[in-house]
Amino acid sequence: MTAESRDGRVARGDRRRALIVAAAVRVVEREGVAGLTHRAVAAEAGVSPTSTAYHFATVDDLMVGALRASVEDSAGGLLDQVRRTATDPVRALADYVTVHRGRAIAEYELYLQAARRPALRPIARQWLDALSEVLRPVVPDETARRALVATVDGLLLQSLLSDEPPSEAEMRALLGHVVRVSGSDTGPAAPHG
Amino acid sequence: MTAESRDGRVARGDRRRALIVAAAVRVVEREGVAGLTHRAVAAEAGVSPTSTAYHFATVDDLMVGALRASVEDSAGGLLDQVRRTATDPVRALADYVTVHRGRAIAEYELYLQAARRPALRPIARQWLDALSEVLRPVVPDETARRALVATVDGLLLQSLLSDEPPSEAEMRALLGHVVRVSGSDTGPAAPHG
DNA sequence: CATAATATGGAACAAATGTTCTGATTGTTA
DNA sequence: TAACAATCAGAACATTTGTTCCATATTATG
Repeated sequence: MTAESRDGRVARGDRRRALIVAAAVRVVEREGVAGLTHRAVAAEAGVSPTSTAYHFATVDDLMVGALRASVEDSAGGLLDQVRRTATDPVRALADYVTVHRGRAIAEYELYLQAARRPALRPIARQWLDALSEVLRPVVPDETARRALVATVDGLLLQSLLSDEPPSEAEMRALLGHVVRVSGSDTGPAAPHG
Repeated sequence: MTAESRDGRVARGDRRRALIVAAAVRVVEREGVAGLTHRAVAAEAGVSPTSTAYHFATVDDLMVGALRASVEDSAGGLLDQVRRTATDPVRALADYVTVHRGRAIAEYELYLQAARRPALRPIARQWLDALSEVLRPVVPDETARRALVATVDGLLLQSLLSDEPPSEAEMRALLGHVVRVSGSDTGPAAPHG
């Protein structure tokens, strides 16, 4: 859609929108969702509040844009990494919350807003689906994987609610445990952990 | 501490504090954390904003009080129910998010604020510990239980992020799965699923 | 009763916010 | 060039918020 610029004006608008969304994510990363205001985003993007209001009429719209960009970016990146480089999904997830902790917190804060804002729910579901896809290689069974997704979601959540996040080793250990027992329930156990 | 009232004035103050905290929880239940303001709580409690500001100097303090009350109430109630009436913990948890959905959402919203407010983290941990206690009967192994707690936390979270929460049956099915496989990993498998 | 401490209400203030109005600027099309 | 649409900036407005100040009421203590 935004790839070809039929109109130079809308092309510039598209660039602005992207600029604003990226700034919005950074604002959330720095100040939390409570700090996500037209003015803060405008300042972060080096743009006037009128411009953010023009492209995102309400603050809620701004939030939708930020969450969508975050999910597409992170979930997409995760999927790519696992698929293309054949990385262990568990390790990729553990990395996700440890090395990119700041962004992970921001994304999860946005993600959680879906509890009150129905507009965000489809995107939240998108995240869960992507997570499920990432984990498919290690747990093929549908029910087991749904449970595992919940576990991962819970661990990610808890890692944001603790003074110090669980170490990558701890994370891998817990996830590994679930994968092992869950996998062994749905078919022949994997030869070795 | 607040049981005996050495001083009639502080006794009245204690009652007020309790009144305010209860009102704060109701406000979060109705409007979300974003609506948790001195004025809203004061109005809900039938009290002047000065009074709420007197007992809870900042809005953050108000949040701490609300979360603490919620956790003590819910986690305590859950523990009591399981211990005293020997209810199946899994069923008790499934009930918790289905029949008391409104309150559960409010509590989780407060709970999630710990991501940005360190003052809330000890209370968040208290919730996790209580959850672990509730689940001890079904999963005695430490590591397995820690993983299960994450699963429960994830499921509760997801149930708040969906347009329609998972049915109690679905919830029980998923949790049951994890308990089964997790339990069978730590000792002799249960005779039958 | 007098004095002090605690608790409370009413009013008020500065700061921040969402949003809109008014034009100006940039790009398109005829 | 002229007419038009999309995009933007500056200023402004009403609203809401946290918090404080001042006076008053309630309770305790001497």
